Order: sequence, then C-alpha cells, then structure tokens
Amino acid sequence: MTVRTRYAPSPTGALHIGNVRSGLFAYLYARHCGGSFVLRIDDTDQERSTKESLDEILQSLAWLGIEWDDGPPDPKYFQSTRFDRYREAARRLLREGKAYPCYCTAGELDAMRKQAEREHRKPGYDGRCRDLPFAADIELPGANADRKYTIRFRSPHEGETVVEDLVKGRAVFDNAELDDLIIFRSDGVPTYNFATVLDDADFQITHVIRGDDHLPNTPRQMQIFLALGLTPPAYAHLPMVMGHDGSKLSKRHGATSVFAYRDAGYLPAALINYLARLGWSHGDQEVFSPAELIQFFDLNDCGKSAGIFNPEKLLWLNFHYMKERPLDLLAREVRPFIEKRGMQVPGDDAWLERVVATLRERAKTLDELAEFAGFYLRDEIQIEAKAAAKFLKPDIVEPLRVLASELDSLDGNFKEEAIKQAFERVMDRYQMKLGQLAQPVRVALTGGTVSPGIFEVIAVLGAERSGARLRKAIQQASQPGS
RNA sequence: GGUCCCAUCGUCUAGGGGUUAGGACACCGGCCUCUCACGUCGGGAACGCGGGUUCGAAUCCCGCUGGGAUCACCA
Repeated sequence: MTVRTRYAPSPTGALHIGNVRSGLFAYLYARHCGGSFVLRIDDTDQERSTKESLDEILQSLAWLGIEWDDGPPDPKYFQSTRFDRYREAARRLLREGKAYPCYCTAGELDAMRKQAEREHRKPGYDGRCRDLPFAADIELPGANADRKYTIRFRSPHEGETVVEDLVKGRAVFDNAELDDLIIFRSDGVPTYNFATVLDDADFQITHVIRGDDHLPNTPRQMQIFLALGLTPPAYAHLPMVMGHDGSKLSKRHGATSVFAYRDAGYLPAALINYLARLGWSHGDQEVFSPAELIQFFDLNDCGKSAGIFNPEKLLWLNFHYMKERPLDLLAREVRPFIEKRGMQVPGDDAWLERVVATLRERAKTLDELAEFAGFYLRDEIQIEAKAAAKFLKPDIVEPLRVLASELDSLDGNFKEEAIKQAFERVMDRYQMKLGQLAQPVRVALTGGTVSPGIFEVIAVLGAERSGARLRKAIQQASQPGS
C-alpha cells in the first residue's frame, strides 16, 4: 500500500502555525514513506471562505517549501466543486435508511441543548426525528424543497467504535454516546464530517494525520465510512500547540500566522525545524535540514502531549540558520527588509555582503539585521546623547584628529590590518589602550556604544564616511555641553 | 456537566523495570575581548500525588489530582 496523506485547511483566515504543523507532519510522513501528499481545500462554508485566505495558504506553504503532489489549482481538490458527489452519497444513505431527514429548526435544537444543559444531561441531539417515516427518494435539502429540513446520519446506538490511533494508541467510544450528526444542512450544503469522509475515500487517503482536536470526530467519520461500505483510513492525531498560558494557540497569543513570521524576518527552514521538533524528536538532535526531517520522521517518534509554543527557541533556530546561510543568499534576503525600513543600499551586492558578514552573528532575524545595518546605510547618523556624553569628551579630540589623519593617509589601503596599525600608532602616541580609543570611535561612526569590531566597521564603512563622521564627532567633542 | 486525550527541569524533549535521569532553549557564572554578540567552559533546574505489582518503579497496573480537547445547520 502506498502511503497517501492529506492536509485540508479551510480558507477562512490566515494559515496558522499550529494548524500548519499538522500539515507539515502529514507531508513529512508521506515523503518519508515515499508516498504522496494531497492538499485539499475545505471550502464548503462559502460564507466564510475567501480568495485572500486561499492565496495566503498557498503562498505560506510555498514559502515553507511544503509541496503537494495533488491539489490546487486542480479544481477537483476543492470541496466546493464536489457537491454532486456529496449529494449522490447522501441520497444513497437516505435510500438505504442510513440517514434521515430532520425537521427540527436551529432554534429548537438550540433550546433543546440549553434545556439538557440545565438538567445536567448530555447536550446532544435526542433523535426525535430518527424514526419518522420518510420517502426513500426524498429530495435533498435545498432552495427547491418546500419544507426546511436537514439530513442526519443514523448512527448505531449499540456497541463501540474503536480508533487505533497511530500516535495516541487505542481510544474507545461508546456508540450510545454518539448522537446523529447533520450531514446535509437545510441550505443543501454538506457538513464537514460528511464531506471529509467522501474526500478521504475518493482521494484514496491512507493516513489521516491531523490535530487531536479532531479525535472526537473520528468515530463518527469511521461510522460514515462503514455505512458507505468503505474501509476507514489509518488515523494519527497529533497533540495541539498551546500558547504560553497553556490554552490552544490563537491570535491572542500574538503572532501566529506563517505570514507574520515571514514578515518578521524568519527563515522558512527555521520555522519548519522548530515546528517539526515541537511534538516530535529524534534522539538528542535539535537541528534538522528538510532532507533530514524527511529521512527521520516517523509517527512513532511523535509525543502524545500538547506542547507550548516557545518563541525563544524559534528565535535561536532562526539565528542558527542565519549564521549558516551562504552570505550571498542572506544578503539578498535582507534587502527587502532594508527597503521596508525606508533605507537604500549605497553600494553593490558585494558591499552588502560585507555589511551582512559583520552583523549576522548579532541579529536573530532578517529584520533585526536590517535594523542593525542602519549605521552603514544612512548618510547621516544620530549620535546617542548618553554615548556622546560618556565618550566624546574634549580629551579625546586630539587622538581622534590624529586617527583621522592616519586613516586619510591609508589612502587606497583601507583594509582591516592597515586600520589596526593606524590605531596602534595613535595608541602608542597617547599611551592609550584600545578600549579607550575604540569606544569613542565607535560612537562617532555608529552613533552608539554597540557594534561589530571597530576595524571591520571602518573597513566596510569606507574612507569617506568614516572620515566625515570622525570629523563631525571631533567637532562635537570640542564643544562640550552644546 | 458528558465523552475523549494527556502528565520527566520554566519550555521542547531523551530514557520505558536497576541511569550520578541525558540533550536543547531560556537563565546564572568563568574564559575570550575594542563594545555588543558569537564561541567556549561550568552551574542551578524535572519524573504531579496515593496505592499496588516487583528483590527493585520515572518506567507496568489502578485510583486521585491537574491540564487540554470536544460536545454547531464551523471546519
């Protein structure tokens, strides 16, 4: 049997990282097994489904590098194109007495639920229409029907349904606990639990891998498979991703969409690695390339308990991948973040690479790198008042002047080694330690007290900008208090 | 409330009868050092509780407690 898994997001909002992790695991499992991966769009709810969400989902998956074998743009993989199939299956169930029309209104159902809750009974449907007589060839609900009704699945009340979950193990459900769920709404739209069964069956899904919030749906879906004369697939329910407060990750926990992380300057490899390692492990290994993930991934190594999303660890992984990234790629990827900050790159790609080389070990995201690069990129820098007060004092004026002329005399030889020698000549002359000279220079050139090594800063900044900034600082230091 | 799921450092996890309970993030300290980082070395930090089974339980069983999910004409 060739493994075939699927991921079935509904295009009703941004692609969420908790949600996409399930898709990632399904993808990884399919690839690991040499099987195929299906992307299906669950858009039966036309009220809430939007083109924007669909685009975001597709772009997010593409950015993450999760590729599907079957799926959009093929219309076959959109539930909205399969209504005929759902209708046909529902008619068959009706004909065979495995489903029945229910004439209860939404309001009645709601009242019933509230009443049951007040009396501390289970709030499910009580089955009052279950044994009403109906014509075997009854119309499906829809605009044409003269009377409003839904179609319910007639679920068995005896026995139990056992889910042999590949991650959670065995879960036993008493069939008496399962009420008759609606498979077709009164507006003629099939509901999720019904449509998903037909899709999983028609697309020949062998393993349904999804979040464990779906575990309660599973016995119902299995019963529908059986009623249709089909064999249910294998199931694997992954534990949820929680926010810092231990509840299901949601918008109120801050950035949760894939786009948000992309826009904040995270690398897809880092996000993939982080998500994979949340709920799955392979010994003590923390860093996995996409190829390794596919090689090592196994459902047996998935944990059973929910995990809390930890932004710090993601940041650390991102930092790790940024350090490993080939310089030319990293420079190219930082560019949009520089532009987004309203800055220009006053040099060629090679120069930008030098900038990035000095900053990559100090930035945890592409955006942070762009921010740190500000002093290289802007024509004018702002000197922090506190830094100036501490380091740009009158007694540093002389050494800075000498340093400036030493640097001028370097002429074309603006290499780190030559710059270092220039510093040493000044330090000898004024009996200074490197720290005493480097900090004022750092303030003069970068505006603050924190930066990459001072020699590399000068080398990258170049003679012109270094000289101009030094002279400006000298001026400022000569007029204390101004 | 019913049903189902879960339980090792703060967090992600390894370990599944005998381990000084291992790693990673975060945190703290030393070293490196022109600042900040990086790097490196070191440190504190966990088997929820109670019963069993066993020579021996973090590990197996039961109960409790705690957490979570779910109970829609959403998916």
